[in-house]
Amino acid sequence: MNWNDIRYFLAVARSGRLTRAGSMLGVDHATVSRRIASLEAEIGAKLFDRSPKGYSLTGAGSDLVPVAKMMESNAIKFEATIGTSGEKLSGPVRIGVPEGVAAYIVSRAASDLCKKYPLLEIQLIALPRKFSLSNREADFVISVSRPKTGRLKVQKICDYSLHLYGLRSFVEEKGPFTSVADLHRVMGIGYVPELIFDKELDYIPLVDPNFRPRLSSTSVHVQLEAVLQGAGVGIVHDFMARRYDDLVQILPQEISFNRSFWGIVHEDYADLERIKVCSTAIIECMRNELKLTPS
Amino acid sequence: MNWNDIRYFLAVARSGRLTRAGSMLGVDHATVSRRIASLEAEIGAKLFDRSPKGYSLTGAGSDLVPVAKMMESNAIKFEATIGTSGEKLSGPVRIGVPEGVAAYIVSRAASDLCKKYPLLEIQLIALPRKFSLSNREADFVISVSRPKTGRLKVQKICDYSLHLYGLRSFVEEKGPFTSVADLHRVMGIGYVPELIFDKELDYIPLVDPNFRPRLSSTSVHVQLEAVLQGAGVGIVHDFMARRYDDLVQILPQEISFNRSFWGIVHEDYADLERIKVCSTAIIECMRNELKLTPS
DNA sequence: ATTGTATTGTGCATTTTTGCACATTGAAAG
DNA sequence: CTTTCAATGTGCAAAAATGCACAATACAAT
Repeated sequence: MNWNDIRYFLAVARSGRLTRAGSMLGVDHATVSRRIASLEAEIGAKLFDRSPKGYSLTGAGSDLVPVAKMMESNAIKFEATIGTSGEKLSGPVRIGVPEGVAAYIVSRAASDLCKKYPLLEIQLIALPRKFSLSNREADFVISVSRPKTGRLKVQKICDYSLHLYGLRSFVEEKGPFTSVADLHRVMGIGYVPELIFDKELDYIPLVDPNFRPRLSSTSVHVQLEAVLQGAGVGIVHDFMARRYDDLVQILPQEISFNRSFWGIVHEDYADLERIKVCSTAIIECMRNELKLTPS
Repeated sequence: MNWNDIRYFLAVARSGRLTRAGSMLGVDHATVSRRIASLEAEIGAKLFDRSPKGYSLTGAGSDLVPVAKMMESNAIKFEATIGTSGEKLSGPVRIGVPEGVAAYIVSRAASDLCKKYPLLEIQLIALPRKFSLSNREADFVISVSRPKTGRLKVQKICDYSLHLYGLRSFVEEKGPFTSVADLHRVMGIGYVPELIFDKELDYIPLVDPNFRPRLSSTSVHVQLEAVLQGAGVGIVHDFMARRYDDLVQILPQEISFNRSFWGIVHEDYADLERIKVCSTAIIECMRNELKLTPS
């Protein structure tokens, strides 16, 4: 199969139009049309329904979008692979970090740091609970709420946003969603209400106190996976959702959350070189990835 | 960039010869030659050293192989994707499940169940701890160790295996590994030793009591991400690793773990239809995915 | 009802890619 | 040392892909 066809497929899936897909890819819309036709012929399935309004994904087409997205993600990675150099820093650093940002953003920074400093040890504690710095439960904590008092050095890292997402095909099938009341037509995906450890993460009552997620998990990976599988709609971090452009926002004017990440270290250890280097690198990485600055 | 070029790149990287790569892909060796040249020109890096003996990867080329492999894996997945149907079952089901299997296997079963039974609610509690069924902390638990006593219905779901993995390029660069002692040359990635909740997951002392992971996390997602980024080597569930064919096993004869998943329900609730249906479906899904039967 | 806009689809010319055939090179075998 | 084999690289013709221009259709605006 022509791997480029997957690229064309994805562009059309995202944009819903040959003309826009062509623009996105820098080719004529006719080319896109032929590539899609060729792909459909080759795999023996109709991926889009055509109309003068544009191209809309069929069920079969929707099923293919997640993998196409992964392919694109890997293609982007292919185009960015370089090396760095190493210095000396050593010892363990324990970092308390929310689960989603741990896997999607901080893990990269941690890996880079470990490569750069061969004697460094990093422990990412991605548990859904708060950490006591005075008890040295962690050396550096990334939190979604600003800590109250304590001999802590606190800085706001950046804002991040969340929206209600659904798989494009799912939204097109179940939509349109013009008000929050429409959401009762579909399944909600979210945190297990009784097990939410920080009220900053308790989004759903803010949307609709009567809305209860039917598929819930303590793990944002599981929540995301469920949304990606078109099981329903869920509040997803935008920085996670952007890896999957077949996720579309639903009612973005009505349902939009901004939260902040806070970096916290204990005053007594703030000047430890390895804690300083690690926290700085991770904060920078987060800011770069989230493309936001402290307000 | 031409995504097909990545395919040609990978074929040459694997085979070491244009002629063999051509055969693998069903094209002329001249085509492969031109595609590689085109790719190198586009990215501005020499990926292969040429000789009458064939093509051998440069450092830059080696760095690209893992992502190319992931793209191939994506393409294979793209070519295989299908759908299912629905019935009536309702109420909440809380399932305690280990994190890795939660995201990689059980989330799919849970999504499918929620689609099939529109009135069903599933909560996947993917926390690194044990659950009390008598306290109704969960309705169904998937455990990595067989529970001792209690009014429980226990069944072995399946075996699963883990091996020590590294990214292919990483292993080729840092290898060969001929004994466990060789592992001290590279960084270990694993669980945070003090926070392991089930001794069945404490793999590393079984490998080498003196080996300590330098990058550790409570989250297997983070561990996996770090291995995938070529930060070091880590014990990975084979069912996770197989999504990434550029992960290779290291010392598979010496370092190989078999563990089992156990399904546990409370005797009093075992006959509840929704618990029965859910546990059955999830167990079947796990067995299918893991392709193993109880011994 | 008419006009304008934006979409998809297609014929044909142009451009790009690929296959074929052959030259060159290096290493192995005799 | 010579011959054979297998590799890479390249010119040219053939095939395939793409761009351009235009037709057809549906819908929005007037």
